[in-house]
Amino acid sequence: MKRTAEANPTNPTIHDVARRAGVGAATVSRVLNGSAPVSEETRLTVMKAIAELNYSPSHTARKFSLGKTLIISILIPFFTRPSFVERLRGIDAALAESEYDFIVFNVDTSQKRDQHFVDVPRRDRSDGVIIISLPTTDADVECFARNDVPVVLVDTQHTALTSIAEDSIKGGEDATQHLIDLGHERIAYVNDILNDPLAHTSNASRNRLIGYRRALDRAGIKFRPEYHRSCYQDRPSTRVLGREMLSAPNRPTALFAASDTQALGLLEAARDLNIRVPEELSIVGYDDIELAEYAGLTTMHQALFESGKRGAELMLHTLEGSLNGPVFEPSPTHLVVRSSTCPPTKPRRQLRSPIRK
Amino acid sequence: MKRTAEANPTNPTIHDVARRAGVGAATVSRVLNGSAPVSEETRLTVMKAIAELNYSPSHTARKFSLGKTLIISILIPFFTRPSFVERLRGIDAALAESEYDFIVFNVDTSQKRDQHFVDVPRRDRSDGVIIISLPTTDADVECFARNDVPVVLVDTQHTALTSIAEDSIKGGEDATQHLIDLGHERIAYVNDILNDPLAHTSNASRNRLIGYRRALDRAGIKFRPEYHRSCYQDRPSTRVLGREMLSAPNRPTALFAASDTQALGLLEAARDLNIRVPEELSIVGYDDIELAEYAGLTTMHQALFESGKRGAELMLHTLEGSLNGPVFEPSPTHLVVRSSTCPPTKPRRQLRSPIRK
DNA sequence: TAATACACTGAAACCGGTTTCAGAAACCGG
DNA sequence: CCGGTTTCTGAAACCGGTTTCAGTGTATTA
Repeated sequence: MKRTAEANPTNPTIHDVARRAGVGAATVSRVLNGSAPVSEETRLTVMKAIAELNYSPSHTARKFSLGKTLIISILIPFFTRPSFVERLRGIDAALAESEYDFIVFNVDTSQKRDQHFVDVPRRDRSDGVIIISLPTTDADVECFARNDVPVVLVDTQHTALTSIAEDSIKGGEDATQHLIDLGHERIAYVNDILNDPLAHTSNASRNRLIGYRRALDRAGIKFRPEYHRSCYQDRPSTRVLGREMLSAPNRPTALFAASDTQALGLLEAARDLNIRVPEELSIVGYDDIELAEYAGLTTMHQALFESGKRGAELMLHTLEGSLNGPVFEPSPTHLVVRSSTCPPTKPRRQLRSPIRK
Repeated sequence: MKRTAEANPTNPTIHDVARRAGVGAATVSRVLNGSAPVSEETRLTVMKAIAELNYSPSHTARKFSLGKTLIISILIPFFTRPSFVERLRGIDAALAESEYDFIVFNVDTSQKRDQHFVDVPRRDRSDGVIIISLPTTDADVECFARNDVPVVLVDTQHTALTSIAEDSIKGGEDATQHLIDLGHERIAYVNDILNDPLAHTSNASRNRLIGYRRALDRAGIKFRPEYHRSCYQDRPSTRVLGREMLSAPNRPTALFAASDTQALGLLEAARDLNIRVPEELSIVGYDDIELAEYAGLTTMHQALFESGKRGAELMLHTLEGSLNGPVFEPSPTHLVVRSSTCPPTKPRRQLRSPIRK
């Protein structure tokens, strides 16, 4: 508790430095920030005083004086998905060299959404807000404008805001095309409930559906409504749905799921029915979650780190004024082919193996 | 860009409110903070003025005036493990009701460690620091003390600092005891390189070894040095080690790994050698990562959310002065039994199945 | 009734930087 | 050598809150 005599009870201020160097506080500030010319001689004197006092300027006072917070807020659901961490890591990489820190706000319930979407985007809280994987409404946009706080969206879109998102249509198209290229024709698409207002994924799912249909169209394969199914986005629900789909007559030879979680549910359904993957059934997922690699799932991989990094970069550009209007940047995706897809076997091989148990 | 006439170009300040209410700024402050008695009549007048101006006090100015940052810094490696998010979520839960925000700093390289361990724990940056899963040296502790910034450790320990960590000794003991209870006697323990200074896990691994030996001792089972092996903490390395161990004469009937990652490597090794799990080989992991559930791995589960939450709570107590000296709190663990463990088969069943391919 | 305690209030100081402003000194071209 | 620019500098204003301090008026107590 007790300090030694020479230790200062409080940190030195810019005035202490100024006094010791025999200059004004303004000059010390100029030396620190290079905001105005200072003679070399004075500069050295000041530097010396700074070193002797082991002075470092107060973050808080500086922020206050500048009228900035030097903070960028991140609104993101704290989901256990690797995408969360990867995007954050990208943001960290982009912001590390800047003078901005970032604060992460957890938005994993609609209650927190309501709270954070009005609390966080205030000028006195942060200089900018990056919103990740959360749908943004017109009302939100208006609120942001009213507070005059710049916003960048990552993994969502809004025409009035700078956004970075994967091209879900193209992603859905590419995934489907992969199956078509392998020779599949009976390709089903499974996604989550499309009209759930709380599901942030439903918009992407809708777009993937568009891509799916586009790929079918181009290949001259007719879209069958019974091959497009929806259920809650968890493994057990999808497993049940999968069993139903795969037990029906004329079952598909390939399944495309709007998420890896659902793809894994389908994989389990196939296992339940003793349908071999990929020989009898190809499955493509979406997201490339950690489990996907373990399960050998062919899936669509997003550039997660890059999207976070790019989002933060766009925010920095906005803050320094070099970016004017809202911009949309697509973030790249690519298919990771693993062992859950292969060409379909001939129809005559479809004889059921003797039913067990 | 252009604002409507009645909209204020700048946010109203406490003085605007004071003027409108016909009181002093100090009174407005007192109304806002309840820091001193204010007559009900005055209070209502002030509240009315606040509402009319849609005033909200500047966070930055408040922090500056209070001489606090109202920020708690978190030092944590941005690993893709679920433990990362779960702990963060616990911290978020504890801090949500407080007036503190938290800033997360990524420490996933030794370079960043060096940087953040001296940069972040400064009074002008944050009021307190929570360090997660990162070993802390005496030099670090001295640095924290010099800056007079409170620190709480989660998932690590230091006698001079308040810490929350699982009891690794007990965890290792419980995991081993589970195998002993099942009837195993030839139980091996696999961990990462114990003397790697960068590995934050090696300390825990050492403690689990102590627990492992303690359980063996109590059961009267002699410790065999060849049953304690180390290798790098990744799946491929452990897989190689596992193959070696399982090919040796008198191979163990049960393996206890210091992490799930290593346990999964061992699982793969068993698969490579056509050794059935759990019939011919029981495997216990540690951490209960997401993959563990999928792989059906019996493993030791830590209360991740709770440890983060508790850590943040202890930090709050420290900041409000109700917690004095350093405290150590163990965080609870429990074994999750899945399908990778069962009683050992009789030795005569050890006949190898015909070697394939 | 006088002395004292208490509730309530506003002016002003304060936190520690940045920036404006005006002045001094040096430098320049004609 | 002189007017005009440029370079360098310190005093002071400023950012927007909180807190101290010195009061006022009212209630309580002796």
